[in-house]
Amino acid sequence: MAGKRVTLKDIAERTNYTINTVSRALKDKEDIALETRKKIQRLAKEMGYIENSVAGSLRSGYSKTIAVIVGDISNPHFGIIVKEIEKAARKHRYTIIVLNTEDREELEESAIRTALSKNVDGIIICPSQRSEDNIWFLQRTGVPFVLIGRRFKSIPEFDYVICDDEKGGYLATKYLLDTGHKRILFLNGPLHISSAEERYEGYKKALQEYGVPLDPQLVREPGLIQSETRHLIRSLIEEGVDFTGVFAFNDVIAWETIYMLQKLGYGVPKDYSVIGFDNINARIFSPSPLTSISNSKSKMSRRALDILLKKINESQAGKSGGYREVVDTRLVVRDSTRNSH
Amino acid sequence: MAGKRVTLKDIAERTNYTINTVSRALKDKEDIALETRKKIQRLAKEMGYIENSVAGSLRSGYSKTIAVIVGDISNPHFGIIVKEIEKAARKHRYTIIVLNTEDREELEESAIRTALSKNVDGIIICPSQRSEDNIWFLQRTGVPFVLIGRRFKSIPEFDYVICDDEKGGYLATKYLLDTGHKRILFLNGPLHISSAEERYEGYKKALQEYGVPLDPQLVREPGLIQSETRHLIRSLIEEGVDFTGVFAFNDVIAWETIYMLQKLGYGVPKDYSVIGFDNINARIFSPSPLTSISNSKSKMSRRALDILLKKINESQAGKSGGYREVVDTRLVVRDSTRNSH
DNA sequence: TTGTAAGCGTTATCAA
DNA sequence: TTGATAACGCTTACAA
Repeated sequence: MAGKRVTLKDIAERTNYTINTVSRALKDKEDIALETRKKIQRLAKEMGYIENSVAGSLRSGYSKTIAVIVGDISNPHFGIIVKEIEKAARKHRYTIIVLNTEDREELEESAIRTALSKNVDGIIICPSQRSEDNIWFLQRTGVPFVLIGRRFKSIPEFDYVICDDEKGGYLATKYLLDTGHKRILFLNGPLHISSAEERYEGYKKALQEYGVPLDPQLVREPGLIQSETRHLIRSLIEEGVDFTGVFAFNDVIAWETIYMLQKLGYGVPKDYSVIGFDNINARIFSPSPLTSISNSKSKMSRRALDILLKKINESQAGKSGGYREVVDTRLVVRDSTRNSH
Repeated sequence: MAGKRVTLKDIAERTNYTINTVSRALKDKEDIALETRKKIQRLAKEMGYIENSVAGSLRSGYSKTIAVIVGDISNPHFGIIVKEIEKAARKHRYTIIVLNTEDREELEESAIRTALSKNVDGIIICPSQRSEDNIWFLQRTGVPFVLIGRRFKSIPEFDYVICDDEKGGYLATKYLLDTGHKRILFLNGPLHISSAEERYEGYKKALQEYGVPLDPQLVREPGLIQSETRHLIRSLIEEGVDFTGVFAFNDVIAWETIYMLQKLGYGVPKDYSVIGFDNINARIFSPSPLTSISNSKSKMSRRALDILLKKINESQAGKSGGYREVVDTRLVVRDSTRNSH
């Protein structure tokens, strides 16, 4: 099949220019005569030339590629983020590599190594936060990166773009309290994740403001990748744990909660009010629309990319860093909650 | 920040071995003394060596990378497929690059070019099918590829893995007919996509079997990327178009349909029965579970990858091709349909 | 078991 | 405006 791939050399031989001239003509450089450029470009097209950017990047030192490293690409939240980053990157003629970590530390490390070994110009990563090690490692390499969605609050070296998780947690809890719920089950993500920890802060703050005591029994962590939400809800109900409101770490967990509550014969919002996080219904119009906390994924994605590109350019010059961005969150009320006053 | 990146040369200098020996030691080749290997590997780790696979692939001719090109990564269907391909690829120590086409022909072409320019060893692509050109172009390059989810039935050169779309369309329609629906709205994808066309065949076949005349008014194409499902449903209802069953091209469209029907005051499945396609509820347990056609995404993904790897290996040898795989579909009944007899 | 030499396809640099 | 040469970091082939 397929003859060997056409290279600059082939074009050079056919045109009697040098490889160098051909290279610059194809890059449309001004210092090559317009006519020469046209001629070479035409022939290149005719011969089916495809740039070998691998070879180019070996020489030039940059690849016009960035890596996007997330926990679970099949979670619509990350799906949307990846799509938005890709779209924004394309405008700047960057390509993205997507790597999945399943929020596992070893896979995260190997994802970072893979990205680096492919000479990416920068990395946008939603860190597993099982430890700081992988990110310190990344930091030491000097390759520009930006955290997205999670941060290390105490480490100023790690630039990030997150949403206002504490406010989100606060707004969700406050809304449930305002609508008459006192026993609010919080199905949180694992606490080593900053977003989980900060949403928890918001949860506690709201409870405190309303003088509702914190019941540790109502704070649970069903897991993000392999969710045990359904089992958890079932056993909570069977054990007769008392709650009427649910605040879930993300919409997927909220959906599962509603799914199981309905399966057990309860109505949402009739018997339980449920709030999610991520506002996926803004993109996917599903039945039984979910009350949720909206974090602008397109804004987060675009900001993360902008910052990354800035860091990439600055790092050629000299210093960089100090980017800390918190995108606003707000409550979007839909049909999974109701006023029980 | 960051000192310059460590290369084989640096390690060679520190150990007084040659670059070549270091290279082979790090690849753990048997022809290097075990002791030497250990010593070099230890030092490499100590010095923070990260392989430059770009340089390696330039020389070796393969990159251990495959490209996955899809229309919309934020659609959970593709999110799941990408995740499954990534997982399977990782086992074979392959990395994936993900590229979005938005089902647009120009973006598809540039996605293919980007993939090729990065020297991927192979491509798994869900073609936009706006024309055959891009795939013929890909074919001519000689780079191994496999279509996933869509096929060109009349072009035997293009290997594919799809699900049994016709059967899926047939099963969905038959089920609606069996449960008493005669007026079945088919919200299809655009007909230039093989899956849409073949599901339509199934739809027609079932109608025919049951002696129900085909009403063109009931066959619509709300669009896949920018879905106009909600507007469409609203206007159909307002125009008083008569139907009681809906078969949607995918679950996202089905969800939107139910969303809008409910918004207009109708019940699902009380007033309308709705069937989707993709069976996303097998992964995401959402409230109001959707009756859907199941196509095993993990099986499709794994088969596509297996075939691709086979083609990659065979293409080094000589011939390859002739892979045509149809994964079975089946009906999964949930709560969005009911027997109206 | 290790070393030497060449080369992958580009781009950078400097000379003409 | 174009050409000659070297170099990017690695792997291959072969020699020692």
